[in-house]
Amino acid sequence: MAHLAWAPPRFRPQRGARREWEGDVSEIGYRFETTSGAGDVARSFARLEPGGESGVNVVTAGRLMRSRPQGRLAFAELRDWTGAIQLFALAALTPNFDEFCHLSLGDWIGVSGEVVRTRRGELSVKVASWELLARARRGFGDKWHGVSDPDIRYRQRELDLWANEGVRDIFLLRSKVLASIRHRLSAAGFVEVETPVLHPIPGGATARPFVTHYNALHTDVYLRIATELYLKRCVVGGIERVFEIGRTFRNEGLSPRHNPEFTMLELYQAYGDYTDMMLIFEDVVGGTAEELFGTTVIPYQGREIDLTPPWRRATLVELIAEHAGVEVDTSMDVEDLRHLASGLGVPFKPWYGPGKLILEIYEKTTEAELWGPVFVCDYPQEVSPLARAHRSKPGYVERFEPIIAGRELGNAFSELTDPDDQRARFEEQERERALGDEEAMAIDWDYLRALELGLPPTGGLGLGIDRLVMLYADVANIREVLLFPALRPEDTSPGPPAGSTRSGEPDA
RNA sequence: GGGCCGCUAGCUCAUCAGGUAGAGCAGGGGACUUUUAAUCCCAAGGUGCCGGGUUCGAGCCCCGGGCGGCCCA
Repeated sequence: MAHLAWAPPRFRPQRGARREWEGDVSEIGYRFETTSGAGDVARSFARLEPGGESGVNVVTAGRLMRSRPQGRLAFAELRDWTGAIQLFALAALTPNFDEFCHLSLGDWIGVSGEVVRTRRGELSVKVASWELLARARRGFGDKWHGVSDPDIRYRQRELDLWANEGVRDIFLLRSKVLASIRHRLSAAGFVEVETPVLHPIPGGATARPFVTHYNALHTDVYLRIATELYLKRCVVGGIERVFEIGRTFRNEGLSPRHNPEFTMLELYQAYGDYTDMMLIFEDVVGGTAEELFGTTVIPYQGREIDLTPPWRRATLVELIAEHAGVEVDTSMDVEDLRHLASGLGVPFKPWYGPGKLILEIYEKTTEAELWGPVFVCDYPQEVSPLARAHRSKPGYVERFEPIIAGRELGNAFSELTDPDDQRARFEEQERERALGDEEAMAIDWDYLRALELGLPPTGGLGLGIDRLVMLYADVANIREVLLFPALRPEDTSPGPPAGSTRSGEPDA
């Protein structure tokens, strides 16, 4: 249901109205100092026996997520980022006991009291004092089912984070994944940099960009579709091992696997080639799994993925032969390849050359079948305008994509370093653009000028962080790993949030 | 972009050959001295996503639109 976020103009103040706090809102303090997190308390007193009193006083805070007032006693659950702890209040001990019993689920409070364990064995803070830190004027969904409507979950993630078990764990995991990758790369001598998000020419990938306008320069600029070209310019500049973890934007549709803005790691290593990039994938993906889960074998959607290095290496044409049962090669006649594609039910556009046809055949027949992990190596040169020609296979480049669970996790190659060759590739792209390929690249003269200054042999890779987190978190939808995924606007004339009306609102 | 499905109280869900909507939880009032989705009593809460149409009568049938989900491109 889509319309609860913005209830007015027909908002009825009585609906869902809650008891107002007896005191004045101005009584809510400006800060509250705690001694422990709620979950930390629960963990550090795990050994206290039922009915036991620890003699230790703690101060903690969080949201009241359950409440069981029971006459002259009351039990409640206080939750914060670290976990949850039961609160145990007594009319005889707890000040403002009636008000405590009338707190609503979701209210923020700070409490202090002794850590005890109740007769029934629940570790608790016996509330000796407490104060209201914020009122929750809106509900938190069903106590048992939470909020399951994906529309509400994604639009009001702040609610989802409280109402649904496991959601915050995914984002905690995401944070740990990023930290692990950073320290791994740092340990290997890589320097993290930040390159421009606004590009005069969108480059480094084949994708349609978002366009925006730079008022001061009276010119349109593009949100980056890759960080690649700037990062290689960093290598030209002598930052021999460089990486960036950054948001990238591609102007394409939404799907369970695509969000228009996503996070990508790109990395470049001077003096290396694509085989070095394979080692980095194995280290980053396998090593991070080992660090987070203590194992390189992880479950995914009911199956297992074994991330233990080394991963299988196979060429694109080998895998097509395995899965589609056809032999293809970039030296084949276009007509023959079109025939093969048609026979396999693979659609194609008239401007596709042999390389693009082979790639399409691979993507439609083979990629989804690869559980992996497997490095799919040696792509047709035609579809890889930034990769260096294969040292021994004409028509191919030294490029691979690591495939896990039927999806590409990234992309890597021995970088094209020769400015003349690069210029020729760009010009080829321009021809394809003229033929109707809206994703084809434009010539980037700044980049060519950089190459003329000299780029040593370099290996580079890109890795989709969102997809990696999806693997680790065992979720199938990219929205589960994005705090605020892209959604269509739900209302063209938004009113104020319900309940946000000011002092005049008769709320009880 | 195409196909299928969904949208009913704040949340999770019911209801029916088309006859004017109901429960649990949350929220309000009350009872209760060791609870664990506490329990019990009372009262309140609805533009049935939006807009048209058919009909004596539409939440339900038809058309258009919106948002979401899944699949395909």
